[in-house]
Amino acid sequence: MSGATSEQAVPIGTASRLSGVKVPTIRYYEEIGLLRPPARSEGNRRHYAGAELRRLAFIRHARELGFEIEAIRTLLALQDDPGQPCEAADAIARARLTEVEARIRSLMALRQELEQMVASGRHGVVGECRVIEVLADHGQCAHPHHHPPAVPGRAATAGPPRPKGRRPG
Amino acid sequence: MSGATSEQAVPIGTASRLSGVKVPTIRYYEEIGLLRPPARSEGNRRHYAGAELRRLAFIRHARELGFEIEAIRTLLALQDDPGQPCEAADAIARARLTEVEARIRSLMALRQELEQMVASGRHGVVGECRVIEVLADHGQCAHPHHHPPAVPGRAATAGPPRPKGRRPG
DNA sequence: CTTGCTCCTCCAGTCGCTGGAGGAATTAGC
DNA sequence: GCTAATTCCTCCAGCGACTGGAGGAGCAAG
Ligand SMILES: [Zn+2]
Ligand SMILES: [Zn+2]
Ligand SMILES: [Zn+2]
Ligand SMILES: [Zn+2]
Repeated sequence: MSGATSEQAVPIGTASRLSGVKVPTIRYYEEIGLLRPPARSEGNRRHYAGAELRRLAFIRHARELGFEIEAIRTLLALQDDPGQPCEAADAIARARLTEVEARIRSLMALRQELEQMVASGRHGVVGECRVIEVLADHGQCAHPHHHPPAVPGRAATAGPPRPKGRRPG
Repeated sequence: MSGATSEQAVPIGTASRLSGVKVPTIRYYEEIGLLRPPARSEGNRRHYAGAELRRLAFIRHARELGFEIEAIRTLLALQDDPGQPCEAADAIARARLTEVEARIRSLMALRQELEQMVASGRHGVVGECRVIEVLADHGQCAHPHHHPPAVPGRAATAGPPRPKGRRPG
């Protein structure tokens, strides 16, 4: 038996090396239904061939660009159905771009604050340390990297919007 | 009794509004030992006065600048001991600055890729969508936002370094 | 005295993995 | 053929930094 007709199928370790996705992560993607369960060998080992390897590379690439798992799920579903209009895919990418832009702006403000903390030459004792000083008093910050934390007397209606989960890259 | 000698102590909800830190988060900070357990009222409610409120504002500010909990723990310990040299505090801030700079560079590369995906005018059908196309093939990316995912033939020795946990702001 | 708010504790869930335990199967070398 | 090393399997707990719900107690106003 076993005529080796298809593109050669590789075990999970090789798929991991080829894609740059760790072995447990590949299994995790299968578990959450992002990757279809691949064929198994006699000894119950997963074997990945062309299509699945391409899917895995797609996922990896999308993750590197910071797309969430749910977004990738949608993108993969779209990819499987090439006749559909691609509005949804474009919207996902545009939304990600908007997020990235916002994040960059935010980080640039942070960078400036941090630079001013560390760049002010002389430090020596904690009691006179600019780092500690600024952290203790946001008033010393040049830019409002956040809306001020409701100084005594008034109360903000809502907490600051904080993103969930981590983002690669 | 109760001559109201100290700065007026407030319950947790007010502390939350004053600091911008959510109530469960304040309790969480206490649980992990970042905030000292405050005095309690007769009815077992937490009451926060000046020192603790200042500590809370410090934590909030540091979190907004993206310092990790462990770093904040160190910074708070330093703050409590103003005679010590502030090298440790400065090092923490410089390390954070370096991280932020790296992150900005990385996000700017991502931004460029995403811009090229979405900006190429005409999309219509998934089969011809540039978003899907680029995701399926990193070779179409202008810049190597990562070292290439080991194209068939060679294997990378280590997976890509990915940061853990989330970062605000 | 009832209504409605705040507070309490405990605990499970979020996101996207990561890694260990304990065992089976395959491969390499002799 | 036999052993040793490696790879694979499943299951499950843990990470960081919260977030929020359940179920109940306290407390101030109408
Ligand atoms: Zn200093
Ligand atoms: Zn600030
Ligand atoms: Zn498109
Ligand atoms: Zn790419």
